[in-house]
Amino acid sequence: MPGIHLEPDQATELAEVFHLLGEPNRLRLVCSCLDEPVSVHDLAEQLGISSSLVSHHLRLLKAARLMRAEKRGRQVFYQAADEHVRRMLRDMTDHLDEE
Amino acid sequence: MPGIHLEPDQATELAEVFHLLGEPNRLRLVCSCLDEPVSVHDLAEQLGISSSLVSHHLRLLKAARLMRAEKRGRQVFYQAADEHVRRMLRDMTDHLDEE
DNA sequence: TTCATATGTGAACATATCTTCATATATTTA
DNA sequence: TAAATATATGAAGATATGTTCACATATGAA
Repeated sequence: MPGIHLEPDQATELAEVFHLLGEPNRLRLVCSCLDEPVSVHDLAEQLGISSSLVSHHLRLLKAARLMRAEKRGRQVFYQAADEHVRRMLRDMTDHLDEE
Repeated sequence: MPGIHLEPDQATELAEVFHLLGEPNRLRLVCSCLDEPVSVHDLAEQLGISSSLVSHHLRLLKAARLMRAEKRGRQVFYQAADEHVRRMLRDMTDHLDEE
């Protein structure tokens, strides 16, 4: 069972992912879009925060490739970027439940 | 494949874990102590930061039960709190490698 | 076109956070 | 005892961050 040695660059890279998920609103945004695309408006309603704030957070999540956007008419639907992100979050929530 | 619905409280709880691991120095501290206890002094040397800073970060990690401390003489050895934390970080670093 | 709706963006502010420095406490050595 | 080492802690400052507000852009409806 060898230890994990992270080069400073890798630590920074992984820490950036953790950092983005370390804000409750952002975390809930990702979790709300794990299985199906959801519009900005619906996300704002679900979380009970303004569309503007949702948009700000989504921009960061999209820039980090944790989420991706798809435009349909005048709405934009967001979802988790890939199966990788989905597994990652399922692992973490599983760990949370075990405690 | 049902979605993950997080109550606000759960989101905050999980986000706190992510938030703590979202700082590069703290993330490296945890990763350095996954398999064996390491003293504050050695951790500071490994990461190239001051013992004071290490101590500040370890205090947060310990308070969140991500790490635990064991005193031996005038040194204090820290390690990941349990197998749970170890698996969690291994999962995440595995995901990082896959990309 | 005009109006309403959906989303994005920049500025500004309050707050949080990381780091450094000085200092305190505890333990071992001389 | 005194000195040296290891760790912890509080204050202070620079920076980062989350949120709100105002406004811009884009698309569809009337």
